[in-house]
Amino acid sequence: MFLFHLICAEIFQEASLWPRHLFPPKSDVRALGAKLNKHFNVKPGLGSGRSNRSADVGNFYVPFSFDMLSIRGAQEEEPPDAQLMRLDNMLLAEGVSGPEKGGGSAAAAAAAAATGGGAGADNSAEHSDYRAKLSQIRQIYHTELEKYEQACNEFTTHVMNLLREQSRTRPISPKEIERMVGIIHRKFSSIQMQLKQSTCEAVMILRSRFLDARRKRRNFNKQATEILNEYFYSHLSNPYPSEEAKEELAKKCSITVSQVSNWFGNKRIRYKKNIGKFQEEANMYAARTAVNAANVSSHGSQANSPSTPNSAGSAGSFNMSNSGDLFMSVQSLNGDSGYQGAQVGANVQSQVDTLRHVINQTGGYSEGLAGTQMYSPQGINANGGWQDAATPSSVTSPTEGPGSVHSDTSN
DNA sequence: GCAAATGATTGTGC
DNA sequence: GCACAATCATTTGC
Repeated sequence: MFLFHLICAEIFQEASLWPRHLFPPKSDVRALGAKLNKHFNVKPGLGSGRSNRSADVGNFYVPFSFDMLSIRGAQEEEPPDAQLMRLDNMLLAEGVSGPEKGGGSAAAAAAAAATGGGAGADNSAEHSDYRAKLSQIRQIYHTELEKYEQACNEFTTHVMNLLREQSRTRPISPKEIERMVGIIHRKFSSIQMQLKQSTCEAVMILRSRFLDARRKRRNFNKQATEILNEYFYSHLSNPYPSEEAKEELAKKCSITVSQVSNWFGNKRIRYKKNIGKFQEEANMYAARTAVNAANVSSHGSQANSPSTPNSAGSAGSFNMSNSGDLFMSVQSLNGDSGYQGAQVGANVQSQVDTLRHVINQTGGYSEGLAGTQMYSPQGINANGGWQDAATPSSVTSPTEGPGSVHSDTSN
């Protein structure tokens, strides 16, 4: 029996010796629980209340609840055969067990879906990386499986020999031999199950790398950033684009609506946290907007009607002029409203002068400038929130017409 | 190599 | 469901 324990200990140890490099850092897989559970139709209610959370399990980092795979849990709830069948099915579906099929159809589909199918070369590069890693897992799995099967056979033979030797000194019934063999096989099959479970975990964690969008983060191109910034700074009093505006921005920037939302979320919070740092950027975009406004004024009579720039109907032209917020920026630059973070240098002051000049050229805007007195600097009120944000539909910018639409109104 | 910038995610509150 | 705040992971600039 000592030998048995020795072998078992060794086998168990080996079972936990999966190469760590196949596993992402713990933090990487934190978010994957829900996604993967969803993928495998695992209901969130399974197991404990925190079953969706990640956890350390022995030497492994398990990114989400493996209630559906858990040997301990499963043995109590359902026969091991069913559990083993599930594991087998999963490994088959992922292309780990069964015939090799170029990374596994399901896995390949997952990789394709995860990479968005957008970037061609990038996609295939990631795809091949995924396949290579999956192949590595597959190889390790088969090697280990073979090793365990061999160990099982060797150990069974060894025990049989021992029993045969013992049969010289005491009578041993065939039933006893059968029982011993059964025990050995059960033990080894549970080890096999652990191996399969570990393999499933490895595959899913590998897959998680492709499902985690953060790993594929790409900075937006300069043009997209410019467009977003232009909108942000020209709507500084209420930088909450409507759904229509978001869609328009997304289209213009070749990004998704949710990316636009993310961008504005990040921008708002980062701007608010460090207004001073963004002041220069704000000035630059204000100046640009002013120039655009001047261009518009020189090309059409609409320059005299500052009541429409922020309306949803003009979403297509948001990157042009927005006089309302521009006024606010100018006012901030002048320090009229005691803007705390604005340390306006001489160059900025000259910009202000230019802006004033430009604005005067657009005609009839001096009233609007006076009208911006109701805004706190840069649109942020004393509570740290955007003044307009709370009551967007009822509060109308002095330069905005009644038709103005903000995202908040859609709520 | 490091710090800053940046896009994405998560948890929380409304 | 949205916004905010905190945080993570990656990219970028030095």
